[in-house]
Amino acid sequence: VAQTSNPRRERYRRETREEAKEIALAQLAEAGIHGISLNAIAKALGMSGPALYRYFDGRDALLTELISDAYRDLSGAVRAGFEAAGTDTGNGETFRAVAHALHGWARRHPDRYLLIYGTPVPGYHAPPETTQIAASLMRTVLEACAALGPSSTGSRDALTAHLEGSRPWGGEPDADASVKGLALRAWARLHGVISLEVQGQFAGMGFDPDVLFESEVQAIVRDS
Amino acid sequence: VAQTSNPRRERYRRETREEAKEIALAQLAEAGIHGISLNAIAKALGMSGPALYRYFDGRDALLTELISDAYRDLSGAVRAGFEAAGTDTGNGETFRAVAHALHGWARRHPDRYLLIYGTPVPGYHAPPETTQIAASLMRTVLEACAALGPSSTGSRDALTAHLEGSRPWGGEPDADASVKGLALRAWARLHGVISLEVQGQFAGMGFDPDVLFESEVQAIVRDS
DNA sequence: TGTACATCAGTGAACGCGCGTTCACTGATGTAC
DNA sequence: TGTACATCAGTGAACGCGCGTTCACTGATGTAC
Repeated sequence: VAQTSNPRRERYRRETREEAKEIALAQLAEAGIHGISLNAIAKALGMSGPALYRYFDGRDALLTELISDAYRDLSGAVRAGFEAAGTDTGNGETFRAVAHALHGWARRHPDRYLLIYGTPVPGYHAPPETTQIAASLMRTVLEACAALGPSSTGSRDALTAHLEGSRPWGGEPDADASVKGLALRAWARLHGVISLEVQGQFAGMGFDPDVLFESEVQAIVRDS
Repeated sequence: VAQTSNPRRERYRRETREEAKEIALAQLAEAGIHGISLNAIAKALGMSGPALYRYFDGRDALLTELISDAYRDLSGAVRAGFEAAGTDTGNGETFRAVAHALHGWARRHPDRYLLIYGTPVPGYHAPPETTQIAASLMRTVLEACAALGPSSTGSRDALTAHLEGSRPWGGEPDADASVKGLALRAWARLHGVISLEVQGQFAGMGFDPDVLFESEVQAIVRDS
């Protein structure tokens, strides 16, 4: 993929790449990951297939970029929720803000959420960059859980004991094992609702997923 | 797809169909849903592509059958766990048995679990049969949750109120709204851990998912 | 101001590939008389 | 026991399709002198 130092050309390049990715996301929404096709994107952009190779190294590179973008975007949205939360008055405001940021992002971008947390494509290897984004997202979750205060019921349970001495998750310095346990359980719990909701598994059951999500968030805060 | 009344031929038909499905599942494991190919299956069976049309109406029919089979299998495994559980002594034995049956099945058949609960393929419509299987699985979960006894903390929460008067989930007679709430939350919670585990999202975090799952099961029983 | 050159976005033809699916057929097996 | 017929699993050729990717190229734009 080529480079330019000309500012006008550079800007045009950026815009075209952006537009291509948007079309790719539309294809993702409409036909799944397999529906993302370089040739079809090029046609939608009004250019011929091979022209896209000026902008992306190939299909895999584009896919990788979509995943990284989504992950970074999600992590950023959650972080923003964390930082926008007011001071914690003991009611778990920070955690609630983080949970709702996560949920809100997933609802706004269901396909991109599944790009990150959906069925993995066998044989596809996430770029090393991904690990770092995952860590920074985990860091935010850990901090939000730490803000829930020292846990009451679960502080010395088997999970905490098991996590004692495990490797750091969100970079240094590492969090307490009890906080890690709390974060892990909270993450899985939130993901459980979000995943089922985003995949449409609640269809036809006649209830509002928001109520379920809110109920889970409250339970997590209460149980901490 | 043809029919026969000859018992020898019928048996051979059944075996070939079974073998074809096994190959399809191997392809699913190795290359994802898109990796399932009629031609490749036929070749693996030692026959030519079109020959498979004697056994399946086409690729979509095969896929549908794989999904139905998996769903039925999972539902059966969970039901078996339910029925194998001893009498409940107030420690949630029945629920624990159901939870572990679900988890065990998912671990044994990760790809098939994702066939049911993974990223949906846009445009693909599940057969009507699926609804019924989902209902019977839900019925087992509802019964397992009913066995947890009247809920303490969550009996009159917002979720229960919201579910009051919603349509029946597991056939008639319908369960209590509080039991439905319990079941919904338990389901989402178990799925959260299983889904992350099966998709490999815990890779590199250096802990045993079983411990997390067990911790969640205990928490569900405790909180009920 | 004008000319020579470099950059690089985009084209069009071509490649090999595997896919699902159809069609007319062959040939073995089983059945009825 | 032998012959005529029906069933049906499997074949091979062919269809149209869209895919990712390569290659040599054209032609517009920008730059250096």
